[in-house]
Amino acid sequence: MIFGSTGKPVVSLSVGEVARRSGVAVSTLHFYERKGLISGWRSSGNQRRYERATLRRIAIIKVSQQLGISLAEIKARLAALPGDRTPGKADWARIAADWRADLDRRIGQLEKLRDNLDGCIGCGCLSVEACPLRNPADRAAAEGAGPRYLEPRR
Amino acid sequence: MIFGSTGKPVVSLSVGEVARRSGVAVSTLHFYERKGLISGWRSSGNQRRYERATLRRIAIIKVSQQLGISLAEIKARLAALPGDRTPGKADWARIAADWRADLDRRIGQLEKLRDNLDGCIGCGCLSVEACPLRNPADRAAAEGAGPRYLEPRR
DNA sequence: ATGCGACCTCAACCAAAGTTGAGGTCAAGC
DNA sequence: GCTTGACCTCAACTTTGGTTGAGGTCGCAT
Repeated sequence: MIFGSTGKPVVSLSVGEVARRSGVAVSTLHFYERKGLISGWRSSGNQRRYERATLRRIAIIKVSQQLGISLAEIKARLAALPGDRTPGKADWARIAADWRADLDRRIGQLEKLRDNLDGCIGCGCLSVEACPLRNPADRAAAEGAGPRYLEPRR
Repeated sequence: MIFGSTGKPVVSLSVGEVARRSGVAVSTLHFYERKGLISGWRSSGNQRRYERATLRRIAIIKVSQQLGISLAEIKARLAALPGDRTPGKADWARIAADWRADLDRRIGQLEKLRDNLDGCIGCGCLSVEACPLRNPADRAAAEGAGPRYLEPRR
């Protein structure tokens, strides 16, 4: 499968190769393909063939999952990538910016949590009324709507 | 339900009150109770009654979930708390230390990821071979077992 | 004493993210 | 030309963390 400079597939990877190289199970690749997260073409014998760029996509998927992003959301973001060619600098920068923002947000959340926690350890946190890690809705119930201490669910 | 200084229940909260004050649904409280994450007693008419300490437990559960800890794991950690009385300073310190470690670990992971990402943005990440965000298994396949860049799954 | 909202149980359902298995095909080495 | 391992499809199953609904009770205010 080598077509040269027309820009079409030069390397092709079988599903097993992709699985081995990406560290995900073959069944997972089938699943991702069904979900439209990755795509490829078929060999004459109906076997899956992928471009090398697919490895990158999978890496992106895995990292995104680590950030707690759902596959649906990841799919939406990947839509910005070419898919048919290896993502270029611009494609990459676009998606990386989103990622970076998620990372920063998430790290910020956790740091805030940590600071609160440290405060709590110091104070012994015996007072349900005063604890900054306390459930948001409780004060809200007692004092009306106000700032949330912890978001409901990420 | 006020028994005074024997140390037994002084305040009692209905499931609805707990729900309102903790911000979780009643169905979720039933669920948590079934799972053994929280407990209480029953009124003469078979209605759930909870201590105030339960609010604290729920806050802990919610915060732990934000860290990506499963309910099973949370349950195990909560086993260290009294349950029958409001957790004291020592109980609290014990569990907070675990939490803090998780937080640090998780923040560290994300920061490492961010640094790698920044490196990638700089380099344009056009080289599949060189990208530090690359899938771990691929190099492993090419070069034998080595350090992992990204853990398989948290 | 009656009505209303809050509560009860139990079973079924949901979504996400896969995994497992049955039954069948492909291709590469001997 | 046959065996073996990798591949195919499709359906069913799994786990986690709940939600929804049916059918029935509690308890408080009027």
